[in-house]
Amino acid sequence: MPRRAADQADPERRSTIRDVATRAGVSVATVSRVLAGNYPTAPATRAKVMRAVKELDYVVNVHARALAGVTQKTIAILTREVVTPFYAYIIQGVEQQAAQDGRLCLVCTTGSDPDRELAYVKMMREQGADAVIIVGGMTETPEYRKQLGQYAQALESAGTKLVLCGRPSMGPDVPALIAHYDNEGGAYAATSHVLSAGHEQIMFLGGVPGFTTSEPRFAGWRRALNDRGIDPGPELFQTGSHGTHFGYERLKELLKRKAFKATAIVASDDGCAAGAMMALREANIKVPDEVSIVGYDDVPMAAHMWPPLTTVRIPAEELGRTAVRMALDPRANPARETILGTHVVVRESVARRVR
Amino acid sequence: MPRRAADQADPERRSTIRDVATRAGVSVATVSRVLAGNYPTAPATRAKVMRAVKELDYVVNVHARALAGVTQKTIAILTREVVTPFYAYIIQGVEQQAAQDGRLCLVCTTGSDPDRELAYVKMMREQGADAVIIVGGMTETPEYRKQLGQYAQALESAGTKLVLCGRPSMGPDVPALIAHYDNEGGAYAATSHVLSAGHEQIMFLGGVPGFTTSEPRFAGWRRALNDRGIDPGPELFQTGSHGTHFGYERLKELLKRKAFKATAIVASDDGCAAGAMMALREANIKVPDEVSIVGYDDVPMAAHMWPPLTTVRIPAEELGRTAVRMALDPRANPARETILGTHVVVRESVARRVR
DNA sequence: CCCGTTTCGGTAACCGTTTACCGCGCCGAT
DNA sequence: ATCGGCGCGGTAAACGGTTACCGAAACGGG
Repeated sequence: MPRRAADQADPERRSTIRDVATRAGVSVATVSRVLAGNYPTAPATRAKVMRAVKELDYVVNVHARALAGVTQKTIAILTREVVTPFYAYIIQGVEQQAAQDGRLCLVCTTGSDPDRELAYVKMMREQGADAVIIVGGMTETPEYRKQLGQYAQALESAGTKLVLCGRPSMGPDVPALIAHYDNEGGAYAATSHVLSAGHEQIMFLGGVPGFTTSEPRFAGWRRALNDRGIDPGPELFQTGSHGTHFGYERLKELLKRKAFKATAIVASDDGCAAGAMMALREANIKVPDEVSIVGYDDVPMAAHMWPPLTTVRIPAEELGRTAVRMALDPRANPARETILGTHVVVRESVARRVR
Repeated sequence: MPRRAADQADPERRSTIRDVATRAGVSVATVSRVLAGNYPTAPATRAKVMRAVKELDYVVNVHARALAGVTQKTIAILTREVVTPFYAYIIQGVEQQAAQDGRLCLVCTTGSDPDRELAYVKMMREQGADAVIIVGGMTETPEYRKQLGQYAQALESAGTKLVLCGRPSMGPDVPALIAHYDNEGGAYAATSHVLSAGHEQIMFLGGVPGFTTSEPRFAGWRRALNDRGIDPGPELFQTGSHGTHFGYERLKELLKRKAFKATAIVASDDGCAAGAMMALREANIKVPDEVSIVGYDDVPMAAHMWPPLTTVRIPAEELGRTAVRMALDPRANPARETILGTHVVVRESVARRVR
């Protein structure tokens, strides 16, 4: 039964550098140096050590190593959840850039609970992560701002970077790097795209007033309209929530009340656009022949809807990469705030307005 | 300038338990005990300590703590990528269960590179993670099997659990827990659903022969057919790849060659089904009136396609939760292998065959 | 008043590495 | 032959916690 044979003592114990040293007949220092490879060692010694390592199946203990000063650091990413494509892409970007820079990536979901978020921030301080990246919005109560600001300062003084990703700056009270995207510009571009197809009655559908992700989209839509001298009436500004359900229900209700007068819709998000399209289809209104529609986010689904949805692309993965680059290499990325561009990807849900 | 005032010495240094002890006028043991809260301490002492902690903004060093024996352990999840819904949901499940059990969750993407996967496994051994969960398939070269088997044994003897999630067992050579789903059963159910709508010419579209995720789906389709005494010809078995692109191209080509004879399609995945639907639409063939179609995976997109896609639901998030439960609580989950059920979610892409 | 208990706090060993510092032997240069 | 320097390896001191063990003080019962 060789399997049971473990070198006496507690068989569950990981073998340590001392075990290796004894076995190889050298000192622990030598083992450490051989393994680190940054110190001259005689080939014969090296061989002995390597053999012992193999035989004992030795692996370093990262905690001990960290204590002694060489830290394998990590990047933490705090997010509400992971399945929404926007978050998923950011996470992927973060993970990949982190890996590329030799870091491990800790992901923590916070739901929409500010307390969990705060708890994780604290935990990351204990871990000694070299960056914590908070992605997406959180409803910002004053209490939350205050706490986060406090933690942000603590992190900063501990050398841990805090990056807000896909979320605007929270002002000077919370010192953080910002990796964001041009939200307002995307809405402006989308609306302009529809405008130049000849539409004038352009509804904005979806979004929730006060939300940091919604407001800039409202603003972009409004600015594009104003730039052409159009002042949209309140009936063209339909907000309340987002997602497929909201888009469907709201449009259905408008249709039923015969209160839908627009020839085009700028939706707050692709889900909302999809919902609106379903309602239109049920009412036998052709998209894009009778009404044009553009979404926002460019989720994978957008390309597969019918008709394929024209929408605004957010460089989510790049956002994640940018966040860690800013955190890890401040000299190459000295800006405290970088805003990535958005652009409209043209598919088939917008048609020229015929009169 | 009180902010600059840091207690002499290097201002960048994290304050240690010793700093706190000095400041509070007690010993380090006392501080440790107050913080752990598992030892009787006089209220006055506790108060002094807490004040010092606050003033110095002290946080424990997890590495030191781990070295001393109290490990904050972590769960590692190794995945190809994070954005595919199947993976994203598993990750979410893992993370949430891990958090619930007080663990941190490390996610590592491996692309489809076995070497990176292996490297991460090794790294996790160094970290002393209490479980590593490998999700999804990897093309299994003998070399890879051998390596992984070796690591698996090493992990096991170190008390770290290895869980294969959403992937079948690799045999006795690689000792691992399995959290999988009934892949073959899903395909069987989907095909049966189509059969009982009166179809007999049922094509299987997509998947790659030899892949651990594809083969069971082929098998389920074939078994369902055989159970009704149907022996599908090779022209009804169209494999090669998966995803929208493949589905679209292959079906288009079949249509062009007038080689498409089926009245229903069982697709290897939802993307593939979506592609097929696009090709059908372009050929002016109505779904589901003229051909029925069912997908696999139930990605979010499936519900939003037109017509909404009937498909097989994989309990991905639950799969992730199960994986960590199995790893963390072997007494409550003694099985070395748990297979979660799949079921078909009926939407509108399958219609009764009219003759 | 004495003594056994209980309550609370300190001392110091230990966890597994890394690395500064030192010493030894050997080489080539003088 | 002597010596400076270099190549190589060992000793031991951190790193920042936890906790076994011990002792002092307080307290209550006889």
